[in-house]
Amino acid sequence: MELVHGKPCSSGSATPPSDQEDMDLRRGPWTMEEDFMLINYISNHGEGRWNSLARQAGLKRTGKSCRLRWLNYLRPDVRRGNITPEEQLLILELHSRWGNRWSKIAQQLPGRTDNEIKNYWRTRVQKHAKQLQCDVNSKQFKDVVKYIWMPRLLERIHATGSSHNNIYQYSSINGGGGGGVLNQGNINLSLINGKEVEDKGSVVMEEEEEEEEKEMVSSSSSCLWSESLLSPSSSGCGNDQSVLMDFHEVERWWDGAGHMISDNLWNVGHEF
DNA sequence: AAATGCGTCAACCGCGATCAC
DNA sequence: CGTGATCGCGGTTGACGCATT
Repeated sequence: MELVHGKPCSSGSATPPSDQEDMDLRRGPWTMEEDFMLINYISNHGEGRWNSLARQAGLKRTGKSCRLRWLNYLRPDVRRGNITPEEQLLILELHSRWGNRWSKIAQQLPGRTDNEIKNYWRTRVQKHAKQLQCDVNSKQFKDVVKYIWMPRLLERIHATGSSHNNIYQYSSINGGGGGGVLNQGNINLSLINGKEVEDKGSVVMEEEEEEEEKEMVSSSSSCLWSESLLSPSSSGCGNDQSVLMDFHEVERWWDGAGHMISDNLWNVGHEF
């Protein structure tokens, strides 16, 4: 499909193209030939300076379009395929902390792009929120994610015995931080992604991020899972009582909402 | 077989941040 | 310091394929 639009393409280019260039600018899906041209150029000259890159590579695309194509599709380290349960879990957790900071979340999932994660969130997670007839940002939905979906994902990850890939590792921990959801045992998912991993469940963050974290979470602890997932109480780890009370609240609501949920909706991990 | 609905995801857009001169 | 160029992010759109009617 040739999509050569006559209208101005404002994206990215602060230097207005001439009328002739403007007419020639392509939009829409990339062809194999264009992909090849872009890969070839970048392998020889490197990336960056996207507008001039687009011109010099002979591509009738905006620099912005080239950048997007490279980052989201052509880069050699782009991971493709289904989002694994480990990745789902990480996305849910990180989104609960950072909100729609897709690029920041993507940084924690090697090979995944912000676009992919954003699409995943919109198509899968928001769909389920819709089925539950609640807003994706509502406390109800967040609680369901926290106390039902994430534990189930953890269960499934634990049950399969090993990670689908070597990006994440998880381990069972005894005691320490976190009261454990439903007393089903404490599973700690630790980030690898080039960062250090600790046995006790804390993600060791880079200094800069740690500072930011201190601002975001009133607690000075960086114990990610024990604080924000396993224990709903921000006052500390291991408050079993508050875990159970919170869970039962969710459970009651859940029972009430059961009629609107299809049987297979909660086949978490297979199709979230 | 055709029409319609729906989910997915690549690509686009606007805008604020950052960089370079 | 001001200004234009470029980058990067998040929101949105639309094409495509599959399922259902």
